[in-house]
Amino acid sequence: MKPKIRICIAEALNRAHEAGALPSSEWPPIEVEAPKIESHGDLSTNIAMVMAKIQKMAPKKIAQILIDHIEDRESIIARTEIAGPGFLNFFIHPEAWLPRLNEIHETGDRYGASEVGKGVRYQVEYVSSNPTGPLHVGHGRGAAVGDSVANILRFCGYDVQKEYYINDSGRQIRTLGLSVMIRYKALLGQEETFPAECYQGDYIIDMAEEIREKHGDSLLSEPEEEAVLTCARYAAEQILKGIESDLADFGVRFDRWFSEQRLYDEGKVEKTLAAMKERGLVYEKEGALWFKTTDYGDEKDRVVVRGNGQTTYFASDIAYHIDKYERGFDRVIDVWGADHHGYIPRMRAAIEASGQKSDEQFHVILVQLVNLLRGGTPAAMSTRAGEFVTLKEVVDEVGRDAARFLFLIRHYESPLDFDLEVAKQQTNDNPVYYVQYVHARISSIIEKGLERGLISTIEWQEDAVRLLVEPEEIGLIKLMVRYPETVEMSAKNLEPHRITYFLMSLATAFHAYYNKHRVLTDDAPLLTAGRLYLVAAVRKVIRNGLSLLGVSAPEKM
RNA sequence: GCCCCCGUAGCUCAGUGGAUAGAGCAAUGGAUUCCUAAUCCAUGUGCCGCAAGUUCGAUUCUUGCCGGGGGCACCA
Repeated sequence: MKPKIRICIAEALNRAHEAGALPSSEWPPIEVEAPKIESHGDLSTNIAMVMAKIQKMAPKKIAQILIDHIEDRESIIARTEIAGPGFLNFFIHPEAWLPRLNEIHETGDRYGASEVGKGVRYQVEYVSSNPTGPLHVGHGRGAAVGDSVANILRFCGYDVQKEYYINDSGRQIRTLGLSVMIRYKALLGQEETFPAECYQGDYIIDMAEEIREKHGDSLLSEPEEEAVLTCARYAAEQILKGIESDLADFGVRFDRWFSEQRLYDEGKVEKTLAAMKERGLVYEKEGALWFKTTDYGDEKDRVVVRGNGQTTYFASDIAYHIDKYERGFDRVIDVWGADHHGYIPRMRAAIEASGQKSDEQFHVILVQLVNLLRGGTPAAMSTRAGEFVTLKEVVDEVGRDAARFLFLIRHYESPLDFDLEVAKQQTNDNPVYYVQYVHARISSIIEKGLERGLISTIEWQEDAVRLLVEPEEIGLIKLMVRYPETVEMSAKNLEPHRITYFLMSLATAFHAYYNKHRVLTDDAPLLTAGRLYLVAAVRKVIRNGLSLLGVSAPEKM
């Protein structure tokens, strides 16, 4: 509908100019939007105000000239008005919305999909938690956001890869090995003090036990470093398996798991550093190798190789990101926790230095913290190592759908209160069920309609659909017509919560309709067929939106 | 001190230059012999943190200030 009006306006502009009514043939992009207030019409444009200066005319006069030159070939416009400081409002014939229903049915799962991203390769990297412990709730939010953003981009025609970067190298992994080793020794009677920097969780002890079962006490006779390495490898592998399975239970599946260790094994980190040296991007100071990130806007230079010869994580991160672009991705999205924001300038510097346009080709989504609550009071989230609520616990308690939906209910830059009690509630308070309930309700109505033999198939019937005249019915269609642009905005801004909000408002509109009007009526078969066609469309849009969020659409609840 | 995010109704938050700023929760009262009450309807609340600037027009963009959170290692 919006494009049709836009074309009408464009044509009117041309016609008016040719007729000499408008002096200038220059005009800004024509913006058409749905006003917030119903009395302002179905669609509105500010073009008259925006053009006032160029045309050297009063906005209201321009608006009138436009109205005089509009040709409504399809007869979709019921009336127009000039309002406020110069808005041009369009009121659409209610029946002009009806063909949109057909479009929704025809496109179905692809309704709202587009080709705007065609030919552009995106990589979305998210979660990427170190395999040193299980995922916690914060990772869950990052997973939901990253996964949904990737889904939405894919839906908009982008070629998208979902990737998890495994930090399976470096100091943290060694610390992990050491933690397990110490627990292992303790199991064999060699008590040692457990260092504060080691991982405290019980899962470390469990793995030490597994190693003891597997290796007996043989590790004690091995050289310390080798034994620690064995522990580290085993532990990291087990933890990673756990992470993978927790994510699978959460509905998140990656296209690729990328190992940091492999970057080292394949010499890519070394190669990157050599190239940087050659290009004079780095210098030595106090025994360490520094990358001149300040040349690219960072506030201080950063170490890539420490005095002891070890590379920093930054070094491998640079190699990793270069590798991403070498793999042919046009744009790279990293989903990070908000506490990593200080890392952005140096990463941007590295990307800029490697020849990419970091502002266009690199985007970081900083996801804010999750405040885990239980009945309004903070649920155990001690910062003490080893005490945290895991993603698995949350998913087991409230379910995957509720967790995913609620993680996507806020803008990712807004801190999120996640109340376990609310998430479990099967009431109005819980927006997940509110939306899913629409799907279940409609499924039930359709099933009943088929059972009673009121319809045999759901299909476009001109005379049936024409009976959809209630304001709530036209309102539902108008709302659904806005879904594609919601998806588009969601993709453009990388903001999944727009879908969430859309679904909630569509659900509200449907529930209200349902309570006011009956879909199935035995004595009005044609009206029943029309209404079934309408609600079936609603069901498709709900299912479509939920799938972008990674939430299921149940037939029964 | 520097950097990032936030500041909108009692609470939690939508609203990326438009008209009279919205929703949920909480509160009160109502609705179901009938397609799923996990639902709906009614009742009201605002110095959009403050102040300048840009603009025909600012909750939205810029700058400064105030308040809250987070980050500022040869840590990850």
